[in-house]
Amino acid sequence: MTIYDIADLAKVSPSTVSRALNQPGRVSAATEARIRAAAEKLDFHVNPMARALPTGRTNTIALVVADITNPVVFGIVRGAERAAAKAGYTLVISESQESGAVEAATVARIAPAVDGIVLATTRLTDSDLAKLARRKKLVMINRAAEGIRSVEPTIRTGAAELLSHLVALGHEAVAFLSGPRDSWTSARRWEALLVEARQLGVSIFEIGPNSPTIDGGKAAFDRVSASPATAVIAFNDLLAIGLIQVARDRGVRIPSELSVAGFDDIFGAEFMVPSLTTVRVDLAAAGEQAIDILLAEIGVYKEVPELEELVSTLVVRDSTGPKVGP
Amino acid sequence: MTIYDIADLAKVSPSTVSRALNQPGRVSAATEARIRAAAEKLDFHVNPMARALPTGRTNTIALVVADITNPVVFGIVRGAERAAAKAGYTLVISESQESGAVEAATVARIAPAVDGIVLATTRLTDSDLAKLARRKKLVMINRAAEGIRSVEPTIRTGAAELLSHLVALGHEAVAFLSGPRDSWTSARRWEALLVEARQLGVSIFEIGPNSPTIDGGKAAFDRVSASPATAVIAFNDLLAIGLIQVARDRGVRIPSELSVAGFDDIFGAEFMVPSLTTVRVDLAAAGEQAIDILLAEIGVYKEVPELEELVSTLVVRDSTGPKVGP
DNA sequence: CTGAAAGCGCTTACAG
DNA sequence: CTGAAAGCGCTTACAG
Repeated sequence: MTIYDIADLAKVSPSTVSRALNQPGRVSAATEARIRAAAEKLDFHVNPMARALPTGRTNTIALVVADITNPVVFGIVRGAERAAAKAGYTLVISESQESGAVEAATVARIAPAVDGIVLATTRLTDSDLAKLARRKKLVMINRAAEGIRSVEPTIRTGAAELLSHLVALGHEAVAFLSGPRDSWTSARRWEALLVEARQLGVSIFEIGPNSPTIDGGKAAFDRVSASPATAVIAFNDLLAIGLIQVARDRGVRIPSELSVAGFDDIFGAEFMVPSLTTVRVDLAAAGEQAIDILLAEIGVYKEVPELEELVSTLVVRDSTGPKVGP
Repeated sequence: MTIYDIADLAKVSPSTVSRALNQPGRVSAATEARIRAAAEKLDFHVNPMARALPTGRTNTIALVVADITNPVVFGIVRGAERAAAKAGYTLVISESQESGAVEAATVARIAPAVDGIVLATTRLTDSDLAKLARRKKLVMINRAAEGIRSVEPTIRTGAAELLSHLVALGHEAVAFLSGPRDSWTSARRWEALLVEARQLGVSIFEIGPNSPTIDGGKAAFDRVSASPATAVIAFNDLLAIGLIQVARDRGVRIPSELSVAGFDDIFGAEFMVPSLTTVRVDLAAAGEQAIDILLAEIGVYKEVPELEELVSTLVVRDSTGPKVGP
């Protein structure tokens, strides 16, 4: 079924069919009605590939995430879906897996088929990003690069609250379980914690890099227990969960012997034992903002909608407690 | 950058460029090298929309899921990604949200842009499915319909193990917390449990329908505690988790006062308190099989690869225990 | 308000 | 092995 079939049935030219279906008002009410009826009757669906060729518009945007099973991604997807749907855009989600190389390939493959891309958890290098940005509208979440728009929730607020919380509990030496070496987010969190630690006069040190997974957290246990830390802040909740799991296996009580906190407040953080103290960001809002910015860049919106600052906040649960003196 | 630019640079016709890039061997080695060099130099990327028009092939398949934050979806996505990548196909994931109406719209929008569709957790009606199957290659997971290929992990094995487990613990009255009224999966699980219960001589009854969420589980608590059940099997882990949460709030001890089990073995089931007894299916394998079948239908594979039967198995954890006499 | 025509970037018989 | 040509389904100036 093509517009030619409709044209035949409605006794008009294909151009008129195209106008009737896309530019309401550019065609007389009577013919439009006739055309719509014909389209309905033939169960016509416009071919988006064919439409994209002359217009250069696909009406689709891509959300590229490293790992769709990473709970951090949920909120982003949720918000992105909402914002895209509101604008009548189709959102396709694409997974880039771990490596930057795979991500580059994924993005290269998907780029020509979409009007713009949101990189949610990118591991691309700055130079890859710059090259990509030249070819396609781009917005990033939790990553900054020269000349590319991005959404970066403030981590300072949550980091400050978390550290104050630990200090109030009497902790004097805190370990930061960092993420992968090339994780931009991990680096930002570490920086924020460093600044706050200095202000609060608590000593802090890094243990890492670590794979940002439960297994990564498990693998870090020995280094943690060998260290002077009485409290650990993991780069993300997954790491924290892994750490807590081995701790339990090894008979280390949490939080009485070791306090553990994470970042992200992922699904499950609330139900595990002990429930996890963590820093939360409104990721759905981040996803939504990223799409809105992208749509504005594409020209769907006249101007970027007013964006509220995204702050992070502490969620205190049971995995942090008073330091017990030696 | 188009093949015309490459043709200019390499001093050949566009047709030759197309051949060189797509049909290795159909062009002399020398010209092919020249063309590839030119393509490289111009940073050429074939326009998939333009390619799709004459060929009718998009090299893309869609995976439609109801809710991407549903942990059940992860494994499916994981496996589907793997299978699609192996065939050089791009997989786009699309969320249909709750309602069948939204799903129908989503599918209609995405269908023309892909070569085939895998419906992972569909709520479409049989008639919608039949109509869609006429327009597009279709494979479903956990849903059966006349004339449409599907992947259906066997739930019988896991259901039998679970019920035997409960009977061995002394339970005599079991409640099934069902899912939404139109959930095909919930209906299948209930049927399997009914059959097994009859064989084992344990009484079982349904409490539902319920929203297949944590909140749904919470909302079901009053009906559960009013019932004669000493053990509850929830349609899915989310429901089970919600139920356990309220139970804890109300001072009902699990499993000593009430045993609770779920289905799916989602992320977090292992970490909650108490950890959740559940029935697990290899969902990644299901996702992989669905894609392989679809690719075979599309003609990418000569024949459907041999598919092993997907069975379900019981994972015993701490949320089920001996029945305590009144 | 409507139609004829050109063009979007590619592929693929058809010739040579 | 290579080129010229037609065509995929749509959109959009350009005329009338």
